[in-house]
Amino acid sequence: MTQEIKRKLTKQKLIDKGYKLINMYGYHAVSVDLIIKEVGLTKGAFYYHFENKHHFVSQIIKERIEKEIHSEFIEPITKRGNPIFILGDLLQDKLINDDSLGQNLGSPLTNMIVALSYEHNDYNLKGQLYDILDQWKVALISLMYRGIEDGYINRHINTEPVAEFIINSLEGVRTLKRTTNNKALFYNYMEQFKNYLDTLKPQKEDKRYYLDAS
Amino acid sequence: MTQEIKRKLTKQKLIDKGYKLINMYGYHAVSVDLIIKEVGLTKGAFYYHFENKHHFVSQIIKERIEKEIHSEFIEPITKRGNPIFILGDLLQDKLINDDSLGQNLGSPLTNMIVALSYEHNDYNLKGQLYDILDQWKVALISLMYRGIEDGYINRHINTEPVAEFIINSLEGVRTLKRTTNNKALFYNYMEQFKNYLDTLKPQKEDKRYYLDAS
DNA sequence: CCAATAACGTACTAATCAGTATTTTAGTAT
DNA sequence: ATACTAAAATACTGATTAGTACGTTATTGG
Repeated sequence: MTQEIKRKLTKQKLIDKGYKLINMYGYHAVSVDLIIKEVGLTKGAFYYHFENKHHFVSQIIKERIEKEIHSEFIEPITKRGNPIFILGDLLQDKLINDDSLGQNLGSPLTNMIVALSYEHNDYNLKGQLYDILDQWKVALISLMYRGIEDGYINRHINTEPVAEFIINSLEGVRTLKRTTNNKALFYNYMEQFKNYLDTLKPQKEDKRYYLDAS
Repeated sequence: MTQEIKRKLTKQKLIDKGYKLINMYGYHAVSVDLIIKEVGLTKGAFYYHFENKHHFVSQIIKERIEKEIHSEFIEPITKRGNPIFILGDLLQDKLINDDSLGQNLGSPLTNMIVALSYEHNDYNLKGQLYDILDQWKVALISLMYRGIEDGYINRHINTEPVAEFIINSLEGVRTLKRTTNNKALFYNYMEQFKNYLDTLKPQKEDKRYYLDAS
């Protein structure tokens, strides 16, 4: 039992450190030697837990990036309510209120996509990343449908383009944040993002089916 | 004179091939050896024209990426007219009508930002990339101001956040296009992008200063 | 035509890379 | 305690990396 805990701890330490370094400097710029040096382990440990470097980054995507997208961007929108408020509050929380490190490191998902989407490997890394995007998209589409049902969202919107647009713009601003540490980029984004969300509201003619038109 | 032409041609061949390879696979994944092999030259040629690899990519940014942004996204919006139509037509042209190669390679600018923004070097690569974004932003802001003057754009918009949002969303969708060759991503983006642009139109109350309210 | 030099080609280096073979240590089960 | 095995350390390999030193060729100005 002690052994199993220590094993998982070692593996997790490698994944965590690898994730940090690769997210900052990129997959090809971070060597296995650097990772094990930073963790204080050796090649033996690394290649005991992972078949090779591609398998390692595949695990990083699965254990860190996919779970982060789920906990930070999918789980919080898997509920009922006004999607315009839910999304506005969520991004406010992630971009403005969160002062943790990594605000200038872009989006880990996009970082991986740029580094790995044309990489030859045995682990379908590109497919892994695509699937994460797809799950995110599905969650947003579901949110929109619930919003339509509850009268918060215009019945005539195309949910898929809307979902994609939200993801595109968010991944875009996070990525371009890498060039500057000016937080105004996020503030300005929030302002326009909310303007965009307002385009999803029901038209006045539709709205009166649910609420009184102002 | 003949010598000067050949020299510039050689340098240009290295830059062009390097740009293609680096844009596809990334800066760290593309070696100098690969580039010279693809061009059919040698180390002597490469290091005659460039001090080192960082200087090389610095030249690529200056000679190719910056000029591409100017010719493709800045010059076309440096004119009078309705910004909503100008931008809509421009993106329609770049994302939908253009069937040239490289639609799945993302945005060269973003690709470089992801690969180089945390790279230690003597050429201020990060600053170079930031400046390109800034020039683009300035051009969009100018477009908006002209649009306001001519009554096409709401006087109360904040031009900087609008300009940034346009860049963010466009760079985002181009980057995520790397995960799929489904052109619908661009179609869907166009749809929502136009919806967003419509939020910039004058309010009815403002509009009547210039045109009759419908 | 002839030095001078520009524009490369060739051959190398030291460092680093991913990955492997083997040994050593630590923990487990009986 | 001992046999067994899991987990990690050590020491290595061949390939690749960016970069250099120097030789060769081609072009230029005089």
